[in-house]
Amino acid sequence: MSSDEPRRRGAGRPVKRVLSQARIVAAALEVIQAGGYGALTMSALARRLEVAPSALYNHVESKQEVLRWLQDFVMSSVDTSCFADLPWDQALRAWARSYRDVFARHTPLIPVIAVLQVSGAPRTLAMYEAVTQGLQRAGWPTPQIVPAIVALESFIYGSAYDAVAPQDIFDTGALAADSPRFTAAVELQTGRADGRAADAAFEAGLSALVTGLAGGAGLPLESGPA
Amino acid sequence: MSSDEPRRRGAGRPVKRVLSQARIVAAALEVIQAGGYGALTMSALARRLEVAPSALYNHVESKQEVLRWLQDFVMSSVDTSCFADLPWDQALRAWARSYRDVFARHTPLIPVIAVLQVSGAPRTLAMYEAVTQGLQRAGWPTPQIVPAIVALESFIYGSAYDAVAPQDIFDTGALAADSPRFTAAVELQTGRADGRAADAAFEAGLSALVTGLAGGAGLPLESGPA
DNA sequence: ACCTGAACACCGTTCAAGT
DNA sequence: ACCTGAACACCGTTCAAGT
Repeated sequence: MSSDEPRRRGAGRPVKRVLSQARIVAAALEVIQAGGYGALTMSALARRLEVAPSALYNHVESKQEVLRWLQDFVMSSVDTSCFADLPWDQALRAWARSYRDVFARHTPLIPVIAVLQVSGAPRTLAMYEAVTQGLQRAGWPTPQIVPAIVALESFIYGSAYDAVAPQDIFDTGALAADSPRFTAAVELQTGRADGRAADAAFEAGLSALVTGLAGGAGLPLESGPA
Repeated sequence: MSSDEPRRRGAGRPVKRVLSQARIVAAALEVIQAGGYGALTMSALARRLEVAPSALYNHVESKQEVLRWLQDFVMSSVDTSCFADLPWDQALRAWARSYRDVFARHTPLIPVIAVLQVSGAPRTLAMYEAVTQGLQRAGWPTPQIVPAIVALESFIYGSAYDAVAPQDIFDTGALAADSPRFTAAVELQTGRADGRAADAAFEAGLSALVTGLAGGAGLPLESGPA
């Protein structure tokens, strides 16, 4: 993640800069870290790499490709080690929480994933492989695994958006009189002092999905309902 | 949806054009219809309204506001009549399917919803009110309703992306050897001649969520598992 | 009150010219 | 093989000047 380049041993001049995929992704993450996704422009990226914007195009097809690389890199920080440590249903929950938390910090990548070919995303693929292995080891029938992953992912992406939404989204304001039932239901929610409403909805949905998908796969839960 | 304006009765000259929210939304939908969301620029919108781009800013704060208006308009085509006709669990499924199908055609609006204040979105609010009423009438405890809606919505938004993703997203290609288990699981899926894999995952997840959320709310299903 | 045309400060991307 | 600088074809938005 450092932006200075070491000199090659014994060489009299600086090593030629090679804009590898790894360096470009690292620079992109620094730009995002400093200014958010709005700050991630090809110019800003080039500046961080101390290069002219046009030079980037010798190493990258398009900004979209940078986003695809970012997506795959970010995916590698989703935790799959839980499948080695925990009963499968707890592991699935832990994986889903980690997955949501990671992409809540990278929501602009979510539309990228939706179109991303896994054949170009080795880390993403490694994650799928780990989850598949975890579920197979737990006795899940293979034909149910992909639909289960897809359903969980859909829920996770939507929940990642929800996690970063303003808390007062459901304030009905001047329209409260037109939606008395919903307004009352929302007020019950905002009264909760514990944690955020988004987290409660995520946990409720996650439990429902894990239980329901396992039931559809003909499996009892290993550690009972949460 | 027509773009020509009637003359006011008895008036000697054309009615002054008023760029109402309704006309702007209609024009935006025409632009999207013709060229997709990539074609929706302020210039294109102005052209469709036969006005200079700068004129739009007398009626709209920003392009983001246009998107918010669009979002609310599009939301009104989500079906909630099912709550009047069907047992609540079937109604919830029918609503969710309609919701997903609508936003699969409008995925660029999904990030807009995530930040949209319902107080400025009357049709969206009306939808929430209808769902709330439907669930209350079925005996759902009020405190469970908002989390259930949020969880279902998260799943629906993610599934909308999934519904428009290329079918071969999971082709592992040259990386197949690195992910043998997942590759095999995906092949079982693509072998299915019936419908699209995204639909199977959506239905599996939807059943799991409806069943699980109802269970969490202490309710049995009205019409048995699907 | 609402329009136009010019201008501004950006974008991503291309390409000839260099080394 | 890879860089630079200039240029291109856009964006969304602002604003003085009009009616």
